[in-house]
Amino acid sequence: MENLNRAMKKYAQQTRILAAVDCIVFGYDGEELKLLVIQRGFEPFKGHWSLVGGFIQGDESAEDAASRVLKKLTGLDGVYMEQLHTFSKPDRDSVERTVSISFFSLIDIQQYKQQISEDYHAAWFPINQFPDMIFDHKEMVELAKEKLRYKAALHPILFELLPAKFTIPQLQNLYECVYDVTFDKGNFSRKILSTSLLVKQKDKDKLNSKKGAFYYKLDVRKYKTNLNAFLNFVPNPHTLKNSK
Amino acid sequence: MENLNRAMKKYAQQTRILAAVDCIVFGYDGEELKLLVIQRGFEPFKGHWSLVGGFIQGDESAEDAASRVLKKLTGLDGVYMEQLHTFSKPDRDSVERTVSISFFSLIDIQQYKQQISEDYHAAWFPINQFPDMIFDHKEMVELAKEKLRYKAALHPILFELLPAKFTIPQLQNLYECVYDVTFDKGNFSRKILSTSLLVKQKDKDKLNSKKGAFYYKLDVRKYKTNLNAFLNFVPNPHTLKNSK
DNA sequence: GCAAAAGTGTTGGAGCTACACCCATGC
DNA sequence: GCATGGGTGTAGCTCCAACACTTTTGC
Repeated sequence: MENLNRAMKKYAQQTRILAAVDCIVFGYDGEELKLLVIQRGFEPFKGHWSLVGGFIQGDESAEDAASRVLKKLTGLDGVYMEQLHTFSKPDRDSVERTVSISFFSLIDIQQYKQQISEDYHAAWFPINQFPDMIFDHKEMVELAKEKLRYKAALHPILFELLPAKFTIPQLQNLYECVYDVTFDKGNFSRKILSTSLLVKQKDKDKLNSKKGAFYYKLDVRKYKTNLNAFLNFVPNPHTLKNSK
Repeated sequence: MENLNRAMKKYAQQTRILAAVDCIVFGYDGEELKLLVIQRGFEPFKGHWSLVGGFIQGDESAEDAASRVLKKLTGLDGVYMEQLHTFSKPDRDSVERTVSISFFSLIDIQQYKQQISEDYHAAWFPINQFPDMIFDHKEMVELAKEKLRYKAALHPILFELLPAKFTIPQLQNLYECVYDVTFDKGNFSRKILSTSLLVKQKDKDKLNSKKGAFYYKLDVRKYKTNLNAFLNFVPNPHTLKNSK
């Protein structure tokens, strides 16, 4: 009992701190890779740009909180989301000591843009030209960009940025945006199709070319079981001739 | 001012929670991969097995806290450490709501074992036969094992588990432990040496064979700049004949 | 000398880059 | 019919798994 009391005192002495979540939301509109940021509508730092975030409530995990915050902003359930890193420097939040658990998400801008609430003053910025943001949010974005490139080189996650039906040239353009390189179209197509993750559709996209490119859909079953399979989409840069 | 007050009230309403760190410490003794666990010497859960952990103090980041805790236990500075994942389910800690930021570390057991404080009742367990632990520590270990395999397949981090001078066959045995496979010695040696990360020494290790194997040391400069270079030590399992 | 482990040589095949070429279509 | 982008064919190269072989030593 004596011991238990001492232990409880030790617990009691610890500082409790605020726990937040911040989401780095990447989107693709068929043209370029973008980042979703909001303009804070409340004090402190009203009017400043910020990542989508919020505090963890008593009955939810960080993952729950991130989903809740993202749903509130975009109206979306089931968005691709992954824990990125926890930021915990004592002075990272100038209002009060706060630990932030960051997440990154991937969404198709076309599909969802009308649902994004106006109240949040949300805006999409090109991934290389986003505004200054509060606290360490810029650092979060840079880390998320790195992680996205790293992960997408090994796992087929970029499909999350595309509509359900897409063409190989569209997919190629997305990869080229993410890695800022150009690929040989023939080799790219073969490499992607060799994964057997795509199912060819009967119809073609005729908007982007005269000949038209066949649509493909993800084989969702295979996709889910292969998320952890190594791929090798991005060769070592020094073996490439056609880097941008 | 009105707005600012409202904002401050919003901050004030949030729950502050305990923030802990837990370290998954992997070690290698030349024979097999092991996990460092401690037996709690205090209530609550006195006598139960647990990962090395502690609470984040007011003036330190999670990284600082993990280093501090690790140093207190092992006497070591500068141990390889990397943030793993943040565990935050509301009920994960049965004493009080606590968020835990987990880290994984790699150390050479031979080099450091005498320094590990007896007070903590620390013990090394084979990586596949560790005892039941409190809270979600088992889940943490499983995730760390996965991450170790994943990361070591692409980056030269396993050197952190070896002494400064080691032989290629020793390194091979380590890789075979981590991945539970066997490699062809000739191919393994060529692959490792092709990275140019190793510097051949003049002396040999004669304990493990009659002929003796040359010692090598890490080229520390190259190692540091190449940590992020992709390697490819572990081929796709289905292309291998000699899986265990 | 011979057993045992370190280390080298070599071969065949898989996969991939680069590039030439063919295809389908709108204008 | 010709420009445009989608898609196929293929030569040559690099890499690498497999395994035969040589080297070095202790007993």
